[in-house]
Amino acid sequence: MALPYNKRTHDCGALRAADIGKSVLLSGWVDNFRDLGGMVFIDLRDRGGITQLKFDPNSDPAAHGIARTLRSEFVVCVRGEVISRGEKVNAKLPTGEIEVVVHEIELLSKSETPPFEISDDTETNEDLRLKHRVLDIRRPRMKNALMLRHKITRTIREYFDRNGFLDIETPILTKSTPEGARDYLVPSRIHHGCFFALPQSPQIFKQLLMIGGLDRYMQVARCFRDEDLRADRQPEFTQIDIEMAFVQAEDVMHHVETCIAEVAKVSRGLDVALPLPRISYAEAMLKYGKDAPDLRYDLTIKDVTEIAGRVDFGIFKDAIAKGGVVRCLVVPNGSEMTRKETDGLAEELKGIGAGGLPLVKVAVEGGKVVFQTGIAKFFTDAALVAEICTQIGAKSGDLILFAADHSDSVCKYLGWLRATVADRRGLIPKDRWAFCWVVDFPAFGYDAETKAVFPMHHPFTSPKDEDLHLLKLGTNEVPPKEDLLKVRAKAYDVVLNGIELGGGSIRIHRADVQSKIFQLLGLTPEDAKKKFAFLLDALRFGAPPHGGLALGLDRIIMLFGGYSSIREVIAFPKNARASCPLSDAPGEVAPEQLKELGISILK
RNA sequence: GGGGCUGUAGCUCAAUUGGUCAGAGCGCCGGCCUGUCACGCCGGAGGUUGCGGGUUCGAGCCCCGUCAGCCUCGCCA
Repeated sequence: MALPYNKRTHDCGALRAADIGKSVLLSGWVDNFRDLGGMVFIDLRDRGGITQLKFDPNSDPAAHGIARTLRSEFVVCVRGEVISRGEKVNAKLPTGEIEVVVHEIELLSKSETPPFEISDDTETNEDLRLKHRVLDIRRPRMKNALMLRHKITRTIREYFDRNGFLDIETPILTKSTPEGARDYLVPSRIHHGCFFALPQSPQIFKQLLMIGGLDRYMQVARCFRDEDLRADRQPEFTQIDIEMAFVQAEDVMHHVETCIAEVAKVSRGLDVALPLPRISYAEAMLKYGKDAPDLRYDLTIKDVTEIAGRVDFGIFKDAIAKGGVVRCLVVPNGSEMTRKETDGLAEELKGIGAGGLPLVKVAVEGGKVVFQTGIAKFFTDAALVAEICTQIGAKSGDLILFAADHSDSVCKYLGWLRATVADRRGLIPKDRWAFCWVVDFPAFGYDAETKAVFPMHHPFTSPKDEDLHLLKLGTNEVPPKEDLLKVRAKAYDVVLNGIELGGGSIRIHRADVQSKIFQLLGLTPEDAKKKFAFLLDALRFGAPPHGGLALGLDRIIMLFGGYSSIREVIAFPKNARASCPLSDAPGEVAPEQLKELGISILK
């Protein structure tokens, strides 16, 4: 009865009415079985889909006898004939017009009862799914995610291949660079006390490839960062890493957006209008409170610092006195939100650092616009109320949410409120795909704690030409902090629906600019040499102007696949505590291994 | 490190104010059933309510601690 399971004629999603009459050999898993006492029906599943098998006790008693003993997830191989279902079509299945009447069956493998059903219908606890990822991957949803991943990755590879990019691998065992995220370290057996670092990104290597004259590079690159996780952050993730020589920002952006549009078409049938809209970092922060604005809905933040200064309300006055700002969000018809809802928002807002949530409801009394509830009592001047409403476009029935603090905090609070309120009040059109580029990032940020200037992107990011004068090139002077914070970078992020898909920059290729930047960042030439020696060496030998970008592949697949977490599009992801429930990694190692590496563990 | 949510049968969940509240659906096991496709019908097994302590006459429910999972702030080239 042994069947040649290696000679499958079709997969389980392939057969159609046109195949009626064919003799076929199928293999797969028992998805569902219906034993009617005489006739037995089995849904056979493999990667391609599901085909109904029919076992008839009269014509094929031996096969029927075996079929009766089958259970969920048993693995079988069958040989049979494709027949029409006649009137009994199952419209839910692509193969619903046919079934296979089985003449021979071989049980290849039994299965224990699975800990959860292999089905999309019930949402199983994710921890359990990750422990039994093998079974989880059999579910259509997961299977589709990984098939989508393949399709998108292939589309991207083909795009860049077609456009002259070379796919080049870079080292996984590399050297720790001091900037940025925590490194995952790998101890060296041969050099005790020394460590490799897994790359946070192939940043420096791709620059070296450009300086090496390879002109255009791309890689599907695994990146590693030992930081806390999120729904869209894993300790190891995949970037589409690209770099180009002799280009301006627009050239990089053109290729990236064209590629993304192709992915959108292939994965969702979307026609994305190009070029994508550009929005400055300053505008994004002001209007949306985020450097990755969600442009699917309007609901923009309004600055009311000037007018709020005329209100006798301590929170506003204090914030302004300290150089802060007052901004607000007008929630259309937000007056219908209950006290419980707004109190809830306030509580959650406190959880991210805010002192509270000043708010008012807009109403009309006696023909005049008035504020009610919340901090309404501080708005005693009817003319002022009218002026505010005109300025921010608030009308009766709206809810106004305020934030007063330093600009950074206000952006954080109102950005969070904007996204949260939009989501809870159903203001986000689910079928909209809002792409944009965020450009004109500041080159530097300022850390109040360390009182130090730091690079917003990385220290090799080129400032915009028109802002170069602020750097006092060719002198030893350090420009005032205020000037440095005005310098904009040739950096750009591509954003979809409020999630950063990727970012990049044009790199510095002028030695004088690079050394000035290091100086401004507080790095002596010796420091810089120590930290970035191999890049600086390379820059000495003729570096072409170059730049690139890295796209978060996992996020792209998550968004185009409609998943809520990148764990859903990664075959074997880590959980929120950065461990793998399947393999139980990370794990302890034998003392001998440690000894060989010259490592002892602190207790 | 901070904030929040969750933890009850193999899975998904329910259990009014602390008082027959140890329950349902699915799954599983056994039986019946020849056109099902979430097959149907009959019967059955299965739970230390994450764990530890406390309050109480009485705790799934309240309190404290702890563990685990998820979300989030910080952090994240």
